[in-house]
Amino acid sequence: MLSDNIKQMSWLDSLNSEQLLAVKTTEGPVLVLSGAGTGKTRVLTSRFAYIVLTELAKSQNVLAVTFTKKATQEMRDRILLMINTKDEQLWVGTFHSICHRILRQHARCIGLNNDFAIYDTNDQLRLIKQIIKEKKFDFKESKSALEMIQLLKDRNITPKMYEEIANSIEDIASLYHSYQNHLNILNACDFGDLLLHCITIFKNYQDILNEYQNQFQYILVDEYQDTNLAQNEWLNLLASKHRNICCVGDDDQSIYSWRGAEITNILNFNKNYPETKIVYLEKNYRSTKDIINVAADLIDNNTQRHPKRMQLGKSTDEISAIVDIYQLRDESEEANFVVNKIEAIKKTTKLNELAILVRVRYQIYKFEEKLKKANISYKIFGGLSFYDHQEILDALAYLRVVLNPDDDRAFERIVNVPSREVGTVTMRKIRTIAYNQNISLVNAARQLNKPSQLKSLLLDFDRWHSLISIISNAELLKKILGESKYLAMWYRKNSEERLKNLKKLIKNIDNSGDNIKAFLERIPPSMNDKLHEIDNDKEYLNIMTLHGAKGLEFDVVFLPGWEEGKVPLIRDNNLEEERRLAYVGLTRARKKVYISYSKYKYVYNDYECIQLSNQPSRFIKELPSESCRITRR
DNA sequence: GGGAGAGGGCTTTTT
DNA sequence: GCCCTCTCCC
Repeated sequence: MLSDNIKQMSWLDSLNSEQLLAVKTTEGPVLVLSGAGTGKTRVLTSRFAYIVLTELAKSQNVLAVTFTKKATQEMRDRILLMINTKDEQLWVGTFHSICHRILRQHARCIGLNNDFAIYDTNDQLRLIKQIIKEKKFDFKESKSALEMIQLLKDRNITPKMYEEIANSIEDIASLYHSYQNHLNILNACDFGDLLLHCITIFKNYQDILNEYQNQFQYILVDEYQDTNLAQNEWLNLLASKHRNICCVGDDDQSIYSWRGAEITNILNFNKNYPETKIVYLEKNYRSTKDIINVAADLIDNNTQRHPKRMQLGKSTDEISAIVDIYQLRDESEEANFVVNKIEAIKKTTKLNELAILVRVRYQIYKFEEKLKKANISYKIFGGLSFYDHQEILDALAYLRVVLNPDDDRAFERIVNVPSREVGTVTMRKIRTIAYNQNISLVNAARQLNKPSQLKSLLLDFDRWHSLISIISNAELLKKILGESKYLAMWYRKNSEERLKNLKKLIKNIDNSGDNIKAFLERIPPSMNDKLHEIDNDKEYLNIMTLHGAKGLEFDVVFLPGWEEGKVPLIRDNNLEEERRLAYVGLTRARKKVYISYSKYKYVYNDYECIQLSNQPSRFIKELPSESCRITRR
């Protein structure tokens, strides 16, 4: 059995010696410092599979934690392939989902019922506003009040603890206190609570802590540099028995301090666990020589880091291109320059392999304008989670099915929303007909006589379809949502928030000026609903923030706006984190980087438009001259 | 009081 | 570009 398993591990052969060391050093605390493009994910999944296949532990005795659902999904899929099972019970998940799973078992320990609700940001904000009003607190900014409470939770500080360390008459302490009371009364918790409650249970119930400590003989942590104090405490509690904790991360890519991430977790890990073995993954298999050289020199200016240096991992016969830095007149010229370059490059490289990475979201606007003019399709990532909402996805599904009756996925989504007596039995019938005759679900449904509500929905589809481009898009959507009784469903449920969002969607569609098809295509991809898979064959230029680009890679990367004040963004003076952000941007590129900045900016005062000079980013001076070239226009 | 429209200000985002 | 706030009008 064991020898069979070892044969299965042929993927070990493809790892380099450092990666192999990171995989095979299973006992005791291990810190894997994994630079950009050094095969971090491979090490993590290989290590999980190695532990299971060498029978050091059963798969349910290994815990792997990540930050995003996407990372979890990727990791889980790869691990399942490697250990060749379909075990759905793996303990691979986000910090929040694992805590959630634990909390559902033991909610009563902290005074919640097992069916407690989880508040999202909207719910939180609504509650905060309500409390501020109720208690007549003097907070203008409910949002920043919520952010402060969240940061306290990230630091593992309960209302009680905060009242002790802060001035007790301080309003935020009092607000935090009543916010938490309200949550408890509502049988609810927020995202931060998932962790805090879990920690509280671990601390107050030794038997429960023991149970999980015994279960998780091996712990793997992804993106360790992004953990906050609460997450670190949670990990320490779980790992303190077996001490087989392996944290993988890159201190040079720690860019989420404003979200509570503590770079000191990764910097001090080996001090907290003195027996730690550190493995350095420094061979970068992503980028060319010059890009690596530029990025490594830049990040070397930081003082708060584990000393190390990223190295070229690829064979050297690959042609390396210098990092090009361009000075343009102003923002508009800069956007023109980037778009012109893209037009030239797209003749030889797929648009999907190009990316514009900005520091702040409003930089995107200038590029959009020029890209539209040049007729280059682009996709803006991240930002709004608006399109993740259930009601928005439903509404869009209605639009999709009306536009294109063959859209089976959209049809499945809304055929019984609101309820039209189309349950699993009817759907099974429809699917069978569709499958046998190789037709779409809508066409299959037409062959049924019952239920009558379905029949009338199908007639509605036809009627709405005939109205496309006769009435405005907004009118059409309004009509569809009204006549399908979809709006009525939410009215009945008294869901103001959802109705508000639907209104916003109608407004968006109204302002877009697109035809419906174009509108639907412009909708950003979503993790809940894999809309982007539909257009997988279509080519888009990628546009996103530097934060949003972490973990991704492209052939060619544009880094605009490298001016003092923007890159680095001057606000709370966290210069080293800004440098890390620039480093993240540079290391996204496989083949070529274009940095650009503008010489002038325009500022409006009450009467006129004033021209001011920009200073080029101080980071540009920190780049090695042998690997880059500055061009002034 | 609330809905609509205009204008100013703007980190960064996941669960 | 978007969001929030302010104002105006019903």
